[in-house]
This record gives sequence, C-alpha cells and structure tokens, in this order.
Amino acid sequence: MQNTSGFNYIFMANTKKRSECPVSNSLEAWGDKWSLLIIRDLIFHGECTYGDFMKSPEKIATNILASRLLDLEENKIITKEVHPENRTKFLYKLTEKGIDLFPLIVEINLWASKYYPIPEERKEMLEEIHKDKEVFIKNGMAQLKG
Amino acid sequence: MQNTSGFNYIFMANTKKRSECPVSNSLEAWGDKWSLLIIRDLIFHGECTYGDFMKSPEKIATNILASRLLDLEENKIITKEVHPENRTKFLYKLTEKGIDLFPLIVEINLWASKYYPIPEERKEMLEEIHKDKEVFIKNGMAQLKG
DNA sequence: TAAATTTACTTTCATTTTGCAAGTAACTAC
DNA sequence: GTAGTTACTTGCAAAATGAAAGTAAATTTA
Repeated sequence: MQNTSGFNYIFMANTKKRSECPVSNSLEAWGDKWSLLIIRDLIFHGECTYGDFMKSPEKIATNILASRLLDLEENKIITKEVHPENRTKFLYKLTEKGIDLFPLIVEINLWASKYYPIPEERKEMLEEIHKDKEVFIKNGMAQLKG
Repeated sequence: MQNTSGFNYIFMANTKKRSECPVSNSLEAWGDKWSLLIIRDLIFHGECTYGDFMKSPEKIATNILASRLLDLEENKIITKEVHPENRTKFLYKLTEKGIDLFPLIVEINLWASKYYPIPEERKEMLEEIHKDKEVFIKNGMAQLKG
C-alpha cells in the first residue's frame, strides 16, 4: 500500500492502477477502513494535529495513522505544515481535492442515518442535511475553504 | 473480517463496533478496496452472477470475492438466489439498502471526474450526471427498484 | 538550566488479511 | 456417460494490521 523507497516515491503516480474505473481509482486513494475517518475529522474540525486524530473514538493504531497520513498527503488530499504556535506539532489540513470529498461524507451520513442508529450529537446536523442538502454542502465547503 | 464459525455467525450483529459514528459504521459494511466495486457492478448491470464479478477489469481474487459477497449479504446489502434458468448459477442483487448506495456511487464518480482521467465509455454518463444529478439519481434508483 | 513532559512519530513482532494457484462438487450440454 | 461450466474452497506465501514499547526534538516546569 505504502511506498517508502525513494525510487517508488518519485514514480508514485505510476503505481499500477487496477483499472480505469473512477470508482476503482477513488478507492485506491481513500478506500480502506481508516482514511475516510481522517477526512471526517478534518471536515468536522477544519484542521487537526496528530494527537487530535489519535483522540478519535475509533482508536486507530499509531503506526497505521502515520501510514495513512502519508498516503493521503501523497495523494494530495491533505497537507502537512508546522504548527504556527508550537514547533513540536504539525497541522494537517484538507486540500481542495480533500474538501471536494465533503459531498461524499454527507451522502455517507445520509445512508447511515437510514440504516444505523445515529448518535445524539449528530442528529442536529442530519436534520440540517435533510432540510436542504445543497445548502448544507455549499456552506460547509465554503467554510472549509476559509 | 469474516466470521465463519457457527458461533460468531449467530452473533454477527454484535461484532464490536469501533464507534457510534455513521461514517465508521458505514465503513465497516463496505469500507475496503473491493466491496464498492461489487456494488458498482450491480448498479451498472442490475444483477450479476459470480462469473460476472470475476470478469470485471480489476481482477479480484476468487477467494476475496467469495468473502466479500458473504459480508455484503450478511450486511443485507445484497441478496443471493438461484438463477431461474440454470441451477449451477446464482444471481446476486442489491437490496433496498444496497440501492440506497446509488447516490454515493454517483458522488464518487463526480469526485473522480474532477481529479482522474475518465474512460471514454463513462463520459456520457458523467455528462448526464452533471446535467441534472437529482434526475439521474431518481431515474437510476427507480430502474434498479424495477 | 536541568529535569520532566509533550508531541509525533518509528520499530518490533505476533496476528490477520490478501492474493495467487490449484483443487472440488454440483449441475448442464452433448 | 463424459466433457465442460459454474461457484466456489483450500493451501500457502507475502503483505497489511494492530498492540506495545521505544525514540528524538521541542517545550514546559521546577
């Protein structure tokens, strides 16, 4: 999954695709059990440190988190920069490509709301989405774009 | 990932959730590199046999396919029935829960169309989606519900 | 200013999952 | 009744995952 050798890194974009299908290509970028949770955190919080991700309730293993952050960065979905107030920290942010996953996250929430129990703290958001999905997406993305 | 022991099978629904998050719960149902490709095939073709899935360009390994079909069936996203014309075959179909993933597949295609090259044979569909997403989804889902 | 703490990882290693290849069992076609 | 189809299962090596412990640099505390 991950390319750590300098050689492969350069040719990352050439990593063999399974097919030309848009769905398949998308899954190769974020199609695993963890990546969309990282993206979810960034959508809900705007920006996160490594420690923020570690605090999420799913309890991702630290080596897996490091690996996924690198993958997402290589796929241009997130960026990493030093924290302006503390040089031991880094800030992870969504790129435009990452922000463009917002509608997808909304659809996942909608699907899940039909088939799984929704935690109390998400109900207000779901109501908003149900009220006017397009507006919710437009406002949410605008806010993320700063 | 998969429960094959009779004991665990019965308690499948109790398989420990990572969290109450709708995104996390969704990922536990179809969040891997293969499940959404199976769902894609079913959305494009309406129904498929085991052999149909094997013909897809991504070349899924046969044991992985069998495992994913079982997972999706346990998650009530697909059903399996004997083929009406040939008892050696089975027909896999989307349930309502599976058909409800249609909007998600549309969003994935939209996202991918912005960041990856789109194969010729998908361009017409993408154009239709761009023209009027809501109508495309409505018609597509209606057709799948047959 | 030295020690303790915080932060972001890396490393190690056992377990699980994946993927390839080679079966197998039931049914169908000839 | 024999040769194909079809839908799998099995075996095994390689890769990915997950838990736990370790490390290095910057910051805070005493």
